[in-house]
Amino acid sequence: MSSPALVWFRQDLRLEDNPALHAAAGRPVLPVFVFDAEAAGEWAYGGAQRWWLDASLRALSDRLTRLGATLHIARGRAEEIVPALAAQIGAAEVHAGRLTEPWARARDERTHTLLQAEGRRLVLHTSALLTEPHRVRTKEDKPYSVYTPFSRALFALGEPPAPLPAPRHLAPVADAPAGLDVDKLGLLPKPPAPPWWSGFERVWEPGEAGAQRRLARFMAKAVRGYDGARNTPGAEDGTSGLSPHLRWGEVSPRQVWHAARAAGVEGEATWLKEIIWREFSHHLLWHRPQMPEAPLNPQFAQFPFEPDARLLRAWKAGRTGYPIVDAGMRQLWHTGWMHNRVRMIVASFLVKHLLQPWQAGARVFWDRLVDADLASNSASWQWVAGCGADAAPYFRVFNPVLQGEKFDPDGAYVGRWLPALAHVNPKLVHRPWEAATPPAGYPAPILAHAEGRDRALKAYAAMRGGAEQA
DNA sequence: TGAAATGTTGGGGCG
DNA sequence: ACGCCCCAACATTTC
Repeated sequence: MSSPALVWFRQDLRLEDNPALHAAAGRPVLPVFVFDAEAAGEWAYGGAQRWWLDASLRALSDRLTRLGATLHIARGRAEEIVPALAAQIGAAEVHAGRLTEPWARARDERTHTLLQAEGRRLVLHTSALLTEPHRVRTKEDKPYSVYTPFSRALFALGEPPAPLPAPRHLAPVADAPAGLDVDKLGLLPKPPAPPWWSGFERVWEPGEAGAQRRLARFMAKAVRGYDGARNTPGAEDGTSGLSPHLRWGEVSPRQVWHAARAAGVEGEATWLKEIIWREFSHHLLWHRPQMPEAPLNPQFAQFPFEPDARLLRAWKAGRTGYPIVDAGMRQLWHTGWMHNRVRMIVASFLVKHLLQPWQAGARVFWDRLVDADLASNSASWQWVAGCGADAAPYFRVFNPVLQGEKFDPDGAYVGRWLPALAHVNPKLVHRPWEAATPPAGYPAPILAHAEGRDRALKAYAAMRGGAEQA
């Protein structure tokens, strides 16, 4: 019998197209998951992520059991636990998918060093991305900082490899050490009654089977009209709903790429562009590890934000008085997810109208999104704030009323999340303060749009003036 | 993956 | 018939 292998699951919670698992299969396998909140520091799992992880680990554990192996679950410092387990079972290799988070890269290096000291090694596979961030370079051998040439370079690499099949059987490690039960991880805090995540399970089915069902449903019908429908938050099935499944690696970008190719319809190209935005974000995080904290455009370090706990609280609670903003924040709270068009609108409102630092918004999303991913979240907030790579020009200030009227013309979206507006005349639902009798129970605008826009543009001008003098 | 201000054009009402 | 004004529709510029 060949020597056993340890497969370290981190953010690739699937059996299909899992290169780490594929490499280890054929030998006795110990699958391991370590809940390591310490290594991530302030970017440890947010609340909604913990809800998802709890359910996804149960699904993964079930699938592995059916194939013959038992998922070993542990809690603590992974860089110590993983090498210790490898030593205990006599594994020469630890296989895992490569991660792009700066803290995870540092931890992988330390883990590899510890393993090496005992003649073992950590083998990292291309698993969560179509290609490794360091494999795509400009002609001048530099990382990309603009989306379009990056996507061209990615296409120039040709079709990604076909997905790998799941192992049909896994040989367990003899005398495998027992791990914890998922319940013992205590991923979900003691619930308030009713818990804030009580609506999540009506919307989501974490785990690989749920991911496959979503993908199949999207390919069967929605991808066809994706080009137009993706911007209509009030419609069901306008988007794929795959973001949390991709974030947790319950489905791989290679799988969705090939599924879209097979569909061969109009919306396919638009949707693949979104997948490539995800790749681009990881590319940026890999090459600019400070991205979660600091603006990529250094000029924006001088931006005169005006941190204000009251304004931030109103935005978080969905009480700004702008229906499209408030509905988005309610959808986020109740489902752990927000439509992408609405994410742009609420982010623009926080950063520009309310002059709150984008980092504050990114933290809120981090805690509340089930699909929160450090690369995509940081890159997208910087994009909206105008300080990111290939970012929207700062002066592109969304008008929350016009955006609402354009993308939610009948008010279906805002009515669903804001009961107070459910029966307001669609002509006025995005500007309820103009109604003869404004709806009871809905706040007046926290500030006038024109005033907020003006102030944002002045702040931008002040930053640029200050930078020129410097 | 904007919005608002400003500029231009052309049709129609009207004296 | 003509000039004038109004203004919608579109284009351009600016933030």
